[in-house]
Amino acid sequence: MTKTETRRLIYTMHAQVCSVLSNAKRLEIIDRLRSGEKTAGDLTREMEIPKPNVSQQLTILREKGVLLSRREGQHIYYRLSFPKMLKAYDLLRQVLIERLREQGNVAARIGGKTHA
Amino acid sequence: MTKTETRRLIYTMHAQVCSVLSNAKRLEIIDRLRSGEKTAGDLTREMEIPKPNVSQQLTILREKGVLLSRREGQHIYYRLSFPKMLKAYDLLRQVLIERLREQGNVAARIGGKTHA
DNA sequence: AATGTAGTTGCGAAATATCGCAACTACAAT
DNA sequence: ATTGTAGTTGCGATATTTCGCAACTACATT
Repeated sequence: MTKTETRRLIYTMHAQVCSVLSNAKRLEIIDRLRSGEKTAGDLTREMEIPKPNVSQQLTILREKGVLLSRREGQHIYYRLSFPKMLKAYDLLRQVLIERLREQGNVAARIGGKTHA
Repeated sequence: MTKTETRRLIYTMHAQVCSVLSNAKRLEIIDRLRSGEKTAGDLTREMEIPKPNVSQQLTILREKGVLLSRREGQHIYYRLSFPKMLKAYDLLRQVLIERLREQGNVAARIGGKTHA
């Protein structure tokens, strides 16, 4: 493997890590798990989207190491696992807020929760 | 607009911010601009990819507020503008590094169900 | 005006991501 | 074994992203 190929591979893997945060439903799941572990059913009810979709996103989040899961009888509980990922989440939300604020958009105020 | 719609809109915008970092070439451009401003031509030569592609990525990065540009004669110089975006970049790279470190034995985990 | 260099834009094909739906597995209780 | 609840998986249609290429604009020099 050439030096250029290696460099590209690293950036590609880096991009794959970042892409975990580039989906609205995954972001919402991460947000809802801040308060503690939840099951796929809990999230399905809260988010009001089809269960298979929740399950698909949970699978991605677990594979990427963002979530951990533990089974207890019929239920599988998911929880956050990667503090740095959450810090990145919060930083990127701050970027959004700042961008909205710059644009004079009112919606910026809704975005609390970012550990001011 | 309902409460649910607003919530979804915020997460969607948040995801759009994150998606800036989910492309290998954009990440490489960001990295190469740490050392100071550069032109599209500089980046084209360094990265060895077609000039239009570099230009397209630069446009996305500038529109998303990650880069600023300034014209000087024939040349347009690009530079980093958003410190928080760069912090998020670095955090996510650390996540990658930690993940790679954890899996010295990648092959062992592949195919193994978490809840057998 | 003509030429050259720097950079951008538009288009379309290929690759990738999203998500609904049906069918499936896993565990528990009857 | 059957039923019920929790959760996952596979498939396919749609939407989005990526990226090469040709054509274009912008500035400078001759």
